[in-house]
Order: sequence, then structure tokens, then C-alpha cells
Amino acid sequence: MFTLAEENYLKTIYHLESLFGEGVSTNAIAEKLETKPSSVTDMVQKLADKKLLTYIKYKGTSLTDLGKKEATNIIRKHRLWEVFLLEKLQFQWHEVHEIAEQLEHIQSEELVDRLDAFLGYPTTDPHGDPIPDKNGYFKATDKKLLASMKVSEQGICVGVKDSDDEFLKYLDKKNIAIGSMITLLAKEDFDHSLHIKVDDHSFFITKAISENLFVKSHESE
Amino acid sequence: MFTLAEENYLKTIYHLESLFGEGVSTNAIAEKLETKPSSVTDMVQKLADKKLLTYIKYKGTSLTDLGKKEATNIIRKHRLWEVFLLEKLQFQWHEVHEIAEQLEHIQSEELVDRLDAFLGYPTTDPHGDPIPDKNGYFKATDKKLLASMKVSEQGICVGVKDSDDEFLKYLDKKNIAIGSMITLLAKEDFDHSLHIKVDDHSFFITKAISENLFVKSHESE
DNA sequence: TTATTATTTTAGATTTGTCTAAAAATATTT
DNA sequence: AAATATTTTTAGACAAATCTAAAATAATAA
Repeated sequence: MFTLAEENYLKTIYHLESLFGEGVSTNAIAEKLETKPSSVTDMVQKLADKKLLTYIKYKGTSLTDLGKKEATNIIRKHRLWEVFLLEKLQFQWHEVHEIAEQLEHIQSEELVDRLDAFLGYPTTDPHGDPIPDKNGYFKATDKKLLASMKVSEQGICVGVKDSDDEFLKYLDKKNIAIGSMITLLAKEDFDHSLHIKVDDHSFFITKAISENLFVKSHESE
Repeated sequence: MFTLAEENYLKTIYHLESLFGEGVSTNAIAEKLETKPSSVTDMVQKLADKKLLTYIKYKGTSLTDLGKKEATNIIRKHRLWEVFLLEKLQFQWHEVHEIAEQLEHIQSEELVDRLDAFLGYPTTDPHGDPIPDKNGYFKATDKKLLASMKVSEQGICVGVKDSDDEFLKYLDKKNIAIGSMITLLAKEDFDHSLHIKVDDHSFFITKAISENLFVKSHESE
């Protein structure tokens, strides 16, 4: 249906739009896709011709409903494959994204449906992000940053904010994964580091780490 | 490492070479890939520059060891994905090839190794063809055509010769699959049709069908 | 408000993989 | 062996997606 390049543009514009609102700038897209602004202008005009987005010169672009539908479908595929890689093939957290970037472009609705069923219709991916259903519908999760927890509160790890490779490796090393039960033992006011317990093991994490990990309150479950 | 087009050429040339011997003709490649001979000439020269094959003008091409290694790796991936689709996602026989054509191009050695392990290191794919190991090594199966069986002999279905879509649908309908036990009840000399028993069900098949189904003698197992 | 800076677009070139049409080489007939 | 047919290659063109360099527009500062 769409080329690889087109799909990557749609996905990127979708993400930028949900982060910063309508009217995504040419430079923002170029930076995310590691390409030149002039290339973005070309492609955006092409996608506008195909009614996947609206584009006003010098004013940025916004996806149409059709474009959003395509984008969420690609995101659905990406996240389902991530679940597959992690749960079925025992990949580690930081390894799944790159491979899912390729798998998300495989064209077969039947395949996606069967994969979905095979995985037991998961609703979130290994990063805690929701997996859209066949119609592109999904509800935002009630996740919050580990940094916002109160002392003695318990939370279940549901994802990460920035999936930096080094960070994901750190999590793997510390045995923090989706579903890990995290208890906040103490807060250090001086540098905002946290003393936490994961499973049976307790240790300290820096402020930066705590602001990059999403948890779901254990009470709310 | 290689582009999609390059990989498809390598795979096609490998298949043609194993069928008809060294020195694959430009037209043969063009026909298989549904492209023009002039396009083949261009690509073949490019692949020769990359030392993946040897090419002599007007004389055809043959894969180098490097080219064969690449080709068998793609075939390995294709066949592993076919097993996955059939065994894990419950696809039918005739549906797997087209999707595997896409999946075979996913780049990740780690992924292939883990998939291999996840599937239990299968040695043949759903068409009865051997799956090369990591080093490209595989041994030819001792399969033979159903048409060559003797009356009252038993065989296990191991694959098909031409995987025509209609034919695979026919097999699905008749409940003939990899591993099916087939007993030859009788041969009709007049039209060479066969009376066979599959599991508990017996019926007639035409000569054409019997010459397109591979079995492995049950004694040899 | 004018000058300067940053962003975005246009124009033209490049690469990959393809095509058509014509030329060259090889194979087959007569 | 010459004529004909087939196969293969070359030459030149094209679409997709990208780039560089220059021009146009918008935003910011003096």
C-alpha cells in the first residue's frame, strides 16, 4: 500500500503531533528522521497529494484521519512485534526496538491479527505504551513517573520515557522489567536520589533514572 | 548489508542454479523475477562487482561461495518464518509463502537464531525443503514423488513440488499436510489415478496431484 | 521598523532499480 | 554457409527518495 519511506514519515509525524500538537514543523521531522529539511518538504507534498496529511507552506503539517489511521496501524504492528520479541523470543528490553522498526513494515493484516491472538491480545508494549486495536483505538495508560511516587508507595513498572539504549541496558542489569514491583523506601532531598526495592533486592537510583521510568500505582490495580 | 532487490536476485539465481546447473541465463532470471532481461543484465553486473557471482557476457552467471552463503542465509530465514507461520500462528499451507517472502529480508542474526530455537531447530520447512543451518549447510531429504510409490506402501507427506496456490488450497481441503500418513491403496493403470488413504479417510487423486506431492517412505524412519 | 537570523522551499543533481528501443552476439534453420 | 530467429547487452530515459546550494519566507533583535 505505502512505501517504507512513506510509512516512516507517517509514524514520525504522528509521534511529533501527539507530543507537540498540530502543525508539525519541517525541521522537527527532518531531525527525527535524520534527513534534510528539503527532503521532508518533498515527501510532505507527496503525502498531502495522497490525502494523508494537510500541508500549508511554511506552516507545517497535520495528519488527516486517514493518515492517523495508517500511522496507528504501523504503531500497532511495531508494538505487537516488540511484545513478541520480548515474551516469546526472550530478547532484552533494549534489543527489541531496532528489529521492530523493520517488522512493523511487513504487509499482511492476517498476520497482525494472528500475532495479536498468539500474544493473547496485549494492551501495552514493553515500554508501557498502549497497543492500538484494529481500528486504531487505544486509551492512554494511567502511568506516572517513578520520581512522583511517595515514600513507602508501591508501583508496578509499566514502561520507560526515553528508550535510550544505555538506559535500557541499565534496567536489564538491575533486573527492572515490565511488571517489576517497585517499592519506594526513601527519598534523598539533597540530590533527589531514591532508595528503592525491586523484588527482593534494594538499591539506590539517581534522579535522572527516576524521571525516566513509568510506574502504575499498585493500589489502582 | 544488501538491498531487497539484491537479495531477491541472489535467492532466485541460487534456485535456478540448483535446478539447472551452473551458468544461469539472463532470461531465466528475468522470467522468475518477472522483470526485463535488460534489468537483469544491470543487476548481475552490479552483483559481479560485489564478488557475489561470476558473470561472462552472453554466457550466464554462477554464484560465488560468498553469493551462495548469502543466498542460503536468505533461504534459511524464509523457511524458518514459514515454520513459524504454520506452527505458531496456525496459517494454512498456501498462505505462508507470500508473507515469508517479506519476513526473509528482516536483518538480525540474533533474531534468526532465537526464532530457530523458539521453533525447536526444525530441519525442514512446511514444503518439505531442508532448512540450512547457520553455516548454510543442509542435507538433501530422501523424499520421492507420491506417484512413485508402490501399492500398499506407506509414506509420510514431506512437501510439494510446485507450490501453486490452488494446489495448496486443494491439499488444505483434503486435509493433507506435512506429516500426514499416506497409504497407497491402489493404482489405476488407465489414467494413473491413485486411490489413497490419508489418516482415516480414503479417496482418489489424479496423476497430476501424485506427481506434485513428495513423501518419505515410512520404513526409512 | 529595519536588519539580522533562522526556517522552509525551490531548483537542479544523484543513486537505485527499473524500463524501452535498438544494437550486438549467439543459436537455429534452411 | 547464409539467412533467420532468439537471446543478451547497451544506450538513454524515468520514478522514488535523497542531497546541495540558492532563493524565499518568517521570526527575532537592534
